[in-house]
Amino acid sequence: MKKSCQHHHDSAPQELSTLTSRLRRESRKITGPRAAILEILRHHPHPLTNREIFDELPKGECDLATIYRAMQMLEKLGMVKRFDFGDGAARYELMGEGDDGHHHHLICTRCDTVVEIEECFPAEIEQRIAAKNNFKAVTHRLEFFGICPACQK
Amino acid sequence: MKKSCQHHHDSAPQELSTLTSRLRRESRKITGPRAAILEILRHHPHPLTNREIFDELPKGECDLATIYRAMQMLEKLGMVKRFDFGDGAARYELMGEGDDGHHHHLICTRCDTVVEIEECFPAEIEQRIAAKNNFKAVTHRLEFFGICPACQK
DNA sequence: AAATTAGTTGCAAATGATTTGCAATTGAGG
DNA sequence: CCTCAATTGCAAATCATTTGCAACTAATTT
Repeated sequence: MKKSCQHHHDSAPQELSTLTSRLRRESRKITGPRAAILEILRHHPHPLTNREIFDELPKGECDLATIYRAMQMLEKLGMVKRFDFGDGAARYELMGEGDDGHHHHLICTRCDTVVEIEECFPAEIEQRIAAKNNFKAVTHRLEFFGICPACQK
Repeated sequence: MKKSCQHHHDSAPQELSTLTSRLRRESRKITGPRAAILEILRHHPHPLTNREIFDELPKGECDLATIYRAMQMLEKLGMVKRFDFGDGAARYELMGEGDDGHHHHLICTRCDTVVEIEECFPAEIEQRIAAKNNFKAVTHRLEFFGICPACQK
């Protein structure tokens, strides 16, 4: 039995048409590879690496380099958010239009299960850190690691 | 004028002899390359990439692969802590013997200046996250990013 | 102090993630 | 259906990191 995620990703994913019109708006073409990539992302609640996306795609559907280029573009347009779980591979998650996609994950260090976390680093403390060091536009990158219930047995 | 760091790294670095005896204790050899690497680390308050260590070393002093192997070993012995600033290169910082080295950084996204942060993610919230998801041994990886005072001008 | 040996090193080749040059292809708009 | 800029596949290039292996050396033994 798979543990489900009780956050925003449980809700229906964005319509593909919503995504494509967003691309069109930026004068980007809706190509086969891109539609296929967006479909994969739409149906995955958790961040995927480029290789994972590649492996989900029917073989020959799209080149790995095309995926890398697509993800870069989508990130620049703010349509996906990039995450780093510290294992040397970038991961991407689709995000809603208004949403800034800021959230964190709890990752099992044994089986790589990923759970979305709603908690975030307290804003007041972050502001204090920014003020104390005279930094502007401070944000953070935060991920949690531990052993999931299944791996504890 | 360089902003100084007001935390534990301002204090005198560990003696080299302390470090080498720690290696000996683990039946590891004190070699030229290792002593040189430890010297570099001793004199740097902030995390260094393997390449940065390599570049600090007099040319020919030590092979890059040797540095990679040394850092892996030092990390396994708990003598250095590995950090990830999300730019695809691991960084290492020397840590005190008892110390678990857990702390965070504030990094300028324009000039890469690094400041050590004493604040940490609130333990109670982390415990709540662990409990809510039935995870054990939960820790976190956290780094802050922003624009430093110098780069704001 | 010389012999012994396990731990180390340099070098080159192998990996793995990501990027890039380029010629051929193809959406989108007219 | 034509035109053209955007996009793609493929191969080669980069970058960080790892690994095989024979030569080397610090630490221990004799």
